[in-house]
Formats: sequence, C-alpha cells, structure tokens
Amino acid sequence: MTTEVEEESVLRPADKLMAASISRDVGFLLAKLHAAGSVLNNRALVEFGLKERSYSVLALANSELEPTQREMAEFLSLDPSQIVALIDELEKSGLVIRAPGKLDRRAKIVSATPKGSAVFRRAEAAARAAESAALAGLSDAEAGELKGLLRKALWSGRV
Amino acid sequence: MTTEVEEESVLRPADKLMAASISRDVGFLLAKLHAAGSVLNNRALVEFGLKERSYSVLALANSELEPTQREMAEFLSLDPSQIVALIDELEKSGLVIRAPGKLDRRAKIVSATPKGSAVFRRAEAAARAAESAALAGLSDAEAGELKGLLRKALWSGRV
DNA sequence: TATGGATCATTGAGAATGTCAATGATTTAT
DNA sequence: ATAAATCATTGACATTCTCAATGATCCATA
Repeated sequence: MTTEVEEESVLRPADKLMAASISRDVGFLLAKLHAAGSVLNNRALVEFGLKERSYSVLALANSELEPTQREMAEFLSLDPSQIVALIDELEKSGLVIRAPGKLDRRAKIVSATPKGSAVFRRAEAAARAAESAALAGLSDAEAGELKGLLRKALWSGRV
Repeated sequence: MTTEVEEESVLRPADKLMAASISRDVGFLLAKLHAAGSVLNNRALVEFGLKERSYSVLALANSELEPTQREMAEFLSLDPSQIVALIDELEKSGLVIRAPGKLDRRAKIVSATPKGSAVFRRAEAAARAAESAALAGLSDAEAGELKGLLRKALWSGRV
C-alpha cells in the first residue's frame, strides 16, 4: 500500500510487467487490487478518524450479531491482540462499548454506541464511494460477479 | 494473515459474521482471501527459502522484461527501499543479479541467474498448487473468471 | 463439588513491514 | 554548463505482526 494511485488511467512504465507470469497469480492480483483500494479507502475514512481496520471493526460492532472480540479476530484475519488495540481506540472515541458475554463472561461483546452507528453510516457511504473508484474499470455487473466469486472462494461449502 | 487456515471446510463460530455488511465490502473480501492464500503460499515457498514477496520479485527477475528496481516497486506496490532489501537477499542467495540499465545507468536491471531460474520454476509449481488450494471453493472456470475480473479492475483501460 | 485443562481478553516483547527524508550518481532540460 | 529531476540506497521512525505469558472464567469429569 505504498505507491500512489494515479488519478488518470495513464499507461505507466511498470505496466510492461503485466506480461510477467506473476500477473497471472491470483495472490498477486488480490494484493495489488487490495493495495490500490486501501489507499482510496483510508483516504476516504480519514475524515471520520478511521482507517480500513478500525472501520471494519466498527462495521462488525454495528451489526446486530453481537460479535465477541475473538470472533472479530478470526473473521478479520487478525490476531486477538490487534483487536484489543483497535477496540481500545474506538472505545476511547466513544464509538463502541465492550460488554461481558451473556453466556460466557470471559468473552466481550463489542457493540456500536449511537454515536458509533452514526459515524459508521457516514463512513460506510464514503467507503462505498471509494470502492466504486477502486473498481472503476468494472461494470456494475462485473463488480457484482467479482464480489460473488470472492465470497464463494471464502465460504464455498459453508454458505 | 494471522489466524490459521482450517484444512477442513468446517462451519466456524466466526462465520456467523458473514451476515455483517462488511462482508459485502470488496476491500474486506480481497484482504481476507489474500490473507488465507498468503498462509498457504508462504507455507509452500518456505522450502525454497522464499516468501510471497521474494517470490514475486524473483518472478519478475525471471521474466525477459528486464525490469528495473523502480518498476518492480511500482508494479508490486512496494516502496523502492523494500525492493532493495528483497533483492539484497536474493542476490546473496545467488538467485538474481543486478546490472546497470543500458539506457540509464542510474537504474538497475534485475535478472535471475540460472540457479534463480531453476529455483523459480520449482517454486512456481508449488505456488500454483497453493493457489489451487486457496481457490478450492471455485471451479476452474470460476477461478479463471476471478482472475480476469481482477486483471480488468487493475488494468482496465490499459490492456 | 472440587479440580484440571481449556478458552477468553489483555499485556508486553521482539520481529517484520511500511513510510519517509536525505544522499551520491546519473540523466534530462534549459 | 548548469539546474532540476530521477535512480538506488541508507537510515530513522512508525505501524503492524507474531507469539508467549497472565488472570479470569468456563467446561469436563471424578
């Protein structure tokens, strides 16, 4: 997520490397598209005091699913200790609260405060716009297909 | 890329969070699939002394495209200084060499040594297997579609 | 109902990565 | 010729990753 994203769709020198075999590697393509999207995402989220990571935590907290921190960690592919830090931040900002799990008091259920919900709704709109920008090369139908394929790859048997 | 990847396709507790709005976010899906794939990739590459990063650099060096370090940095979405470190490693292992650019002697063209090519060929096979595993939920046709959509999103106008 | 082992959030340490500014060598533009 | 720009490199610093240890709580079983 280092290099800048060009506003214009200019033919850049490095694009000659598209011919290399690595550019048929899905892992590489995922990383590159994600990197480009992250720049746009973080740029869109900064006005809400959020980054991609804290945004995704807030999104889960804002759901009605009552996620525990551990569930968040697994779902977001992060270490539990990273979730602690992210939630500390969000809690300090008054966007989420921790509550002991109902069945299991070791676990902590994270939920958005009214303020957190309000911020999330606005941030979500900004994130959607950033996503559109990142997928500008695709039609709406293609973007939908992409989403569907990614979801299927992740949760094929389990959906 | 923290949490382990399950071998079996078991329904896990955190999967309930699929219902959250964030799981319709392409950025999130890209990150998650990439994280899962990275685990498999790095596991497959370790026997060659490579990681995902050094593998991708070696792949570019192994092409006939004579990439400069700067082109590699841009193409791989990395900072030029990270490329320096990666190539230092690969060069120390005798897998690549630096040569001054023909037109521009400031630039350095990185290319694979015969040993580097040999290692790459074997690593590539392992990486392909890892990719298949990461995309086990998709048919071959779907995997191809996914690849095509990712490439189009990245290089729409410029292909 | 007690006890041992497992799982939760949390902390902290150290490694790996990301980010950025400064440098000398070269190129490009004037 | 000179000035500005670009390349690889270095080094400093911030962020993120990874892992092991801890106290609290849960679960299984004797």
